[in-house]
Amino acid sequence: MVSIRDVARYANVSTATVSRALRGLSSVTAETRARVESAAAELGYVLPFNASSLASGLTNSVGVVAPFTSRWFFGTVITGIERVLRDEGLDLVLYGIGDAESRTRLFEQMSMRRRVDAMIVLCLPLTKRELAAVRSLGVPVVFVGTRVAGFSSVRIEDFTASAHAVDYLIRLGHERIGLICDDDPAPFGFTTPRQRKQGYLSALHAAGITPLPQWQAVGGFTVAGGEAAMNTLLDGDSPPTAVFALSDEMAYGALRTLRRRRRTVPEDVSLVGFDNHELAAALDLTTVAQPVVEQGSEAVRVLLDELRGRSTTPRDVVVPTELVVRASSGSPVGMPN
Amino acid sequence: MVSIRDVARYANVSTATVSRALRGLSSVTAETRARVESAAAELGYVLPFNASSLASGLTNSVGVVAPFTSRWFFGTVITGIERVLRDEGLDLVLYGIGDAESRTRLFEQMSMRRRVDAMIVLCLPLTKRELAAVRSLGVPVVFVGTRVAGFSSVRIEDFTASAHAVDYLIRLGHERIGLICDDDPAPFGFTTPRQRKQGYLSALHAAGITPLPQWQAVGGFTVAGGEAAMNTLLDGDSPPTAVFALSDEMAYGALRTLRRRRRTVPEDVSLVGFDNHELAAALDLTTVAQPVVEQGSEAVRVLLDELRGRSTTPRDVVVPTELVVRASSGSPVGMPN
DNA sequence: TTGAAAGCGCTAACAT
DNA sequence: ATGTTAGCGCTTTCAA
Repeated sequence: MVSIRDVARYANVSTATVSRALRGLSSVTAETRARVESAAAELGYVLPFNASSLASGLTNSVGVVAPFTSRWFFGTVITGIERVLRDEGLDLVLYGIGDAESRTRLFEQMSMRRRVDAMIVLCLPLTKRELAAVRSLGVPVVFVGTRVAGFSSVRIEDFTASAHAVDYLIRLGHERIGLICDDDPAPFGFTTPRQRKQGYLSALHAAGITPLPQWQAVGGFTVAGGEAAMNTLLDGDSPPTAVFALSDEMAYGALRTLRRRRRTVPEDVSLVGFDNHELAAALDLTTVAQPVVEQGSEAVRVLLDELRGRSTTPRDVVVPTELVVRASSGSPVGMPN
Repeated sequence: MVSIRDVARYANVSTATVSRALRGLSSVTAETRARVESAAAELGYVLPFNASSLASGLTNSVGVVAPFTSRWFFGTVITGIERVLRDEGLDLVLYGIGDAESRTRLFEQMSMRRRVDAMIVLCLPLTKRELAAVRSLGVPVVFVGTRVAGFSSVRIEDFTASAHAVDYLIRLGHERIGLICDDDPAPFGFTTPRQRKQGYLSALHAAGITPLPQWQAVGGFTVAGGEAAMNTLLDGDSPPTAVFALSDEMAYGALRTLRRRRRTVPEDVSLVGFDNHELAAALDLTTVAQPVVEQGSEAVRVLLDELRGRSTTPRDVVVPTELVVRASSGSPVGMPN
C-alpha cells in the first residue's frame, strides 16, 4: 500500500510537505505543490482518512439524522446538504431512524460520537434526554424544520404559511373549511403539524368563523390517511366546501376520494395542500410551496460558519414560503368569481 | 477526553481487554465484558472511530453512490440499505452525483479510497474508466439495477417485466400501443430504459404488431416529460389506445395531459406505468411493481457476504416484479371485457 | 482468557 | 517554505 512516504520520496520532499500540499495549505510554493500532486496522482495516492483523522482530531464528516430517507421532502433536503458538503470536501454520514427502536438505539449509543465533526438533524424535535446526548457530542448541530433553544435552525414559518393559505380560501368565499391534519400529539414528537393547525384555526378565528369539529379529520401525513380523512369529512354534517391538507401527500389521498366519489374539483370541493411536492404541479394542486433543497444547503452553510469559528451564536434562518395557486381551488359554487 | 486507558483503569483490566470487550470479541468472559461495558457506559466512552480504524485498517463504513437522492426510487433503496447497515454497525457514507461535473470529480479523485470498506452503486452504468477506478479501490462493490461483469448485482428483469406489461395490454385487445420512453442513448449511460423499450418491442413483435414510429415519444423520466410525450402521442396519426410509460412519474405526466384534454382513462386511453411508485395507488395507475427497499437490503447482504469472506464469486440477484392492475387500464372501447 | 508493547500512517509543533 | 520528530489512541501480535 502506497504511503505518504512513497509520495515524499517520489517528489523529493518531506512527508510533512506532502501532507501540506495535498491538503491545500497555503504554506507551499506552487511549484512544490504541483510536484507533489503529480507524484500523488502517479502513485494513485490519497490521504488516508483514518490516519489523517487520528492525527488531526477531525473526521471531515457531517452526520445527518433523518427520520425517513424515502419521503420526497427528506430526500430533497439531503440533496441540498450533500451538494454543499461535497463542494467543501466533507463527507455525509447518514443516520436513518425509521422507527422508535432505531431512534432509541441511535441516541443511546451515540454512535456518531467522534465520528462526525458536526450534525444536521432533520425535522425531528428531540426529547430532553436526546438533546442532552446531542449536546454532549460537543460539535455544532443545526436543526432543519424545528427550532431548538441553544442551536441554530433553518425552517419555515408553518403557522403563518398555513394561516395565509386558509385566509386565501376564506377570501375565495368559503365558509366551511375542512382540515386534514395529524394526530395530536403527533408521532415522533413533530411540532410542525400542530403549528400548521394553529395557523388554520387562527385564520378562521380572524374571519369570525367557528370551526366545527366535523371539519377536522386525521390523515397521518400519508396518502392513504388523506384518502380516509376526506371520506370522513364528506360524510359529516354540513361538509366543507374547501379543505386544507397539512401536506401534499394527504391532499393526493383526498383527491383520490373526491375522484372516486365523483366530486369535481374545485367546483364541489376546493383543495389546498402544503409543501409543493414534486407532483403537486402534475396534479394541479394549489399548495404552500417551501424551498427544500435550499433548506438543506443553507443548513450546511450555517454549520460551516460554526465549524470554522465564523459564528458562535446560534442562528435561526427562516426561509420564505409562497402560496402557489393551481386548478384545485376556486370560489364555492354560487359565488361570483 | 476519556480514552480507552481510563476505561481500562476503571474496570481493572488492560486496554487490550477493553478493546476486545467493546468490539464483542468472543475471547472475553461474560463477567469481564459486563464490567468493561458498565465502565464504558459510566464514563460515556465509545471506541473512537479514527483510532480504531487506523489500527485495524477497517473503516466500518460503506459508500453509496447515487445519481439522485430526492427521487423516490433512490431514497427508498437507500432506506433499505441504511437499515441493514445500521443493524450491522456499519456507517453509510453518501456520494451523490447529481451532475456530470460531480460525477467526474468523484471518480477522478476517488475520495472514497481508504474511506469505505465496500461500495454500493445505484443504477449507474459506469464507463470503462470509472469501472477501472472502482476496481482499483480493492473493496467489494455491489451494483443495484445494473449488471456489471466481475461484480455482484441486485436488479430486476427489465426486459421481461416490460414485455409482460405490454402483453397484458395486447391481451386486453389493444392493437395501437404507445410508448413513453427516454432518449436513446439515455443520459448518464442508463441501460434500464433501453431494456424496457426492448421488452415493449418484443411483446409487439410476438403479437405480430408492427410498431409505428408515431407511437413512441420521449419523456425523459420526468413528469413534465411524460406530459409532453402524451401530447405528442395524441397528436399523431392513428394515436394509440393504450400507452406504456417506462416509469410511473412519466405516467403521472401523461395522466395530466389526458385530464386536460378530457380523455377518460381507461375508456379513451389505457395507461400502464413502471415502478409502483408510492403514489401509483393513489392515482389508480396500473404498473409494474418492483421491490425497492428489498433491493437495497439485499445489496447489503450480498456485500456483507463478500466483506466477510463468505462469498468470493460475484452473485447476480434478480428480484421479482409483478404487474399490479388498477383502474387506469382496460379493454379498448367496443371490445368485450 | 488476559496483559505488555509495538506499530497503524498520518499531522502538528518546532526548528531551520 | 520546508524538514524533523513526537505523538494521535487504538488493535494486534506475542507471551503468559
